[in-house]
Amino acid sequence: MSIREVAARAGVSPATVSRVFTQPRAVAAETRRRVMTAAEELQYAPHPAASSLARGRTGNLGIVVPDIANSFSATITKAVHRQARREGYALFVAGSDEFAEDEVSSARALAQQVDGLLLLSPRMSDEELTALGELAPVVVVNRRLDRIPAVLTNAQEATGHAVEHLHALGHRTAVYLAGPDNYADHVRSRGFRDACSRLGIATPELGRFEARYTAGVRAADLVLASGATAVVAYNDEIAAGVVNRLADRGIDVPGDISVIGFDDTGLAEMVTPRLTTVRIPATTAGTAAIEMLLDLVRGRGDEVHSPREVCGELVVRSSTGPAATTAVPARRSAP
Amino acid sequence: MSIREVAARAGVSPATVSRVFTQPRAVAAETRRRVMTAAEELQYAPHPAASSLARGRTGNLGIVVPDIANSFSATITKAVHRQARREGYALFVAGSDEFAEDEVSSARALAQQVDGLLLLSPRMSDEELTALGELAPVVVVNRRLDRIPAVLTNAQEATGHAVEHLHALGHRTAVYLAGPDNYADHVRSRGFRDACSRLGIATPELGRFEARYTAGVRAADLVLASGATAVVAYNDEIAAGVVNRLADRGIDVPGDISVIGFDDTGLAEMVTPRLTTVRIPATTAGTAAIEMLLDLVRGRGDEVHSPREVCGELVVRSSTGPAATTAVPARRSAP
DNA sequence: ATGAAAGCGCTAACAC
DNA sequence: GTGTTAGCGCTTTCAT
Repeated sequence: MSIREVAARAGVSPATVSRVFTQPRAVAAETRRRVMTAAEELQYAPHPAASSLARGRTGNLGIVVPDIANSFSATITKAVHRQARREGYALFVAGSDEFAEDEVSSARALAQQVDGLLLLSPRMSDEELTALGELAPVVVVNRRLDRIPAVLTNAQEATGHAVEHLHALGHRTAVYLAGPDNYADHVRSRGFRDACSRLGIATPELGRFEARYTAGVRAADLVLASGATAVVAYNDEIAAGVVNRLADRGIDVPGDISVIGFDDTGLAEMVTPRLTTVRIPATTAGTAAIEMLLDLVRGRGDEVHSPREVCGELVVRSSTGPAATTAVPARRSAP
Repeated sequence: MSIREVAARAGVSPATVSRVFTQPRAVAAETRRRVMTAAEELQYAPHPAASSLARGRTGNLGIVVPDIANSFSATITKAVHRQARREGYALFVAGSDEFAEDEVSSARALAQQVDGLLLLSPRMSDEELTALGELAPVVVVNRRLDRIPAVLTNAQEATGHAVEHLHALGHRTAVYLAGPDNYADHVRSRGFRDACSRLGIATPELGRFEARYTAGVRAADLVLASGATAVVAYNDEIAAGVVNRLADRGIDVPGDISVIGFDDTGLAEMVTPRLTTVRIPATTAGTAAIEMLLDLVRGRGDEVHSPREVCGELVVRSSTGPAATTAVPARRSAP
């Protein structure tokens, strides 16, 4: 009962008021002014639900992430929010806690009330993802699937650099700490194994670990037991846990063991020693994703773009160094 | 054009289909089954916008935080999201980047399309906040204002404990690194000054600093120049920056300078040395806030609850220790 | 440039 | 327990 009141007060029809708010230039300047004045006096603002219903679009976007409190997720969410807001969209956020079932139900629920949906490292099945794609325009980050537009963080090459870095430092046994079973982990794991086999580095693989600090703490002791002199962890949080736990056990990083993380979240610079890590440009990825999504939403969404890749980059800091000439301390007692 | 199709297929009226989805037990079991079957076959789901329009409520909640990527904000957001989802609400998230203007516009935009709005440490003016409160049910975290239901993190006492802790360790000059100009900072600053004056500790105050690691790095050198032997920082991120920068400058923490943070975010345990910090129960605060909001949304929102307080607690770790008997190294060159 | 009118898809009285 | 009916507030042809 509102656009009508404004209309009445301005002495025009509701249609005109509507036009003032949706296509201002279709209204005579003078009329527009009268309407605007009336609207302000009445503190009128268009009712979003009514507008959505009539127009068939909501002006909202949604993003589903594995973990709202995870630094990498949060960085992407922040970038996405910034762009969305700039383009006049509000943003729904949902977290799945790495639980495929919640991910699907959240995504489905959002799909109905957004113009486009962003999925970060989705774990749902291909079928479910495809089905979602029918419900609403969808862009995924870090997942490959035909017909679903994607932004992929390509850490293949950078992971190779990481391994070469370790090799050059004299390491001959390195362990990869696997994270959640997702695209990013696959790429990292594969890049790691490929490079290691190329360079003749032994590669026990440990995990999977949750992508969290506490999991890294736990992982550290397993690493130590493995006898490896170098660790590549799924992400910085795990790497941080490893580094700190090793310190607690009296192991020197990088003196005894070298550690490499992924993402280059803020954390990498905050732990001691500062982490050598493969930087993933999260903000770039988020921005790219939202741009693809908006293209899809606004343009004719017919043309399925090929995946957009953003590349990782090895950042060498202080958690990597020459391999210890003797075995690591934990095994020093051996003959 | 959808509830009608389901109705047709099930051989009932649209109203019955609507009932099946909104008050299932008002429909005969057999009819309900027929409708459900038809709905599934047609992959029908109620249109949220239409439903919102007709019912006058959206099933959505919103939260506006200072910084989406900040660990404390994210933890609260996560708790809020969890509760909201559990209660069947979807959640809008907006970040203001500590910018009052964006905060207001985001909040206003959301207010129209949610059933309730949560504001975390809002910086907008009292007037704007009050106005928002007229637009939609609003609960604030860390802001005091008449007639606006609030959750307050009370760190007054715990801050006192922090200062007593420092005093007991022999510190006689402590500096507070102020953060953003918000409720939490006021409480912390005031608690700090009160306790210091009670105990006869000199209290230069530095800042304000942004609530970020890099600001802490910058702050460290100012701290050093101040000659204080102890630092209480607005939050853990600033404290972490201080600790790391001091280490870079060859200052031992806690040997030369003691550092205390606030929040006990994950970061506190990740830096070296682990931070003594005033734990703020973010998850508790978030959960409490959403519960107040839902009470407001569902109950008769008339009764303005008095603010709910959640209390801080000093967690002593390794970044605090006995005051150096000599002045800090930076001043050691003095006679 | 503006108005009249017909919905968008769903819900909520109110009858039966 | 179910159907009929009248909107929710806005947008958008189609006239004028």
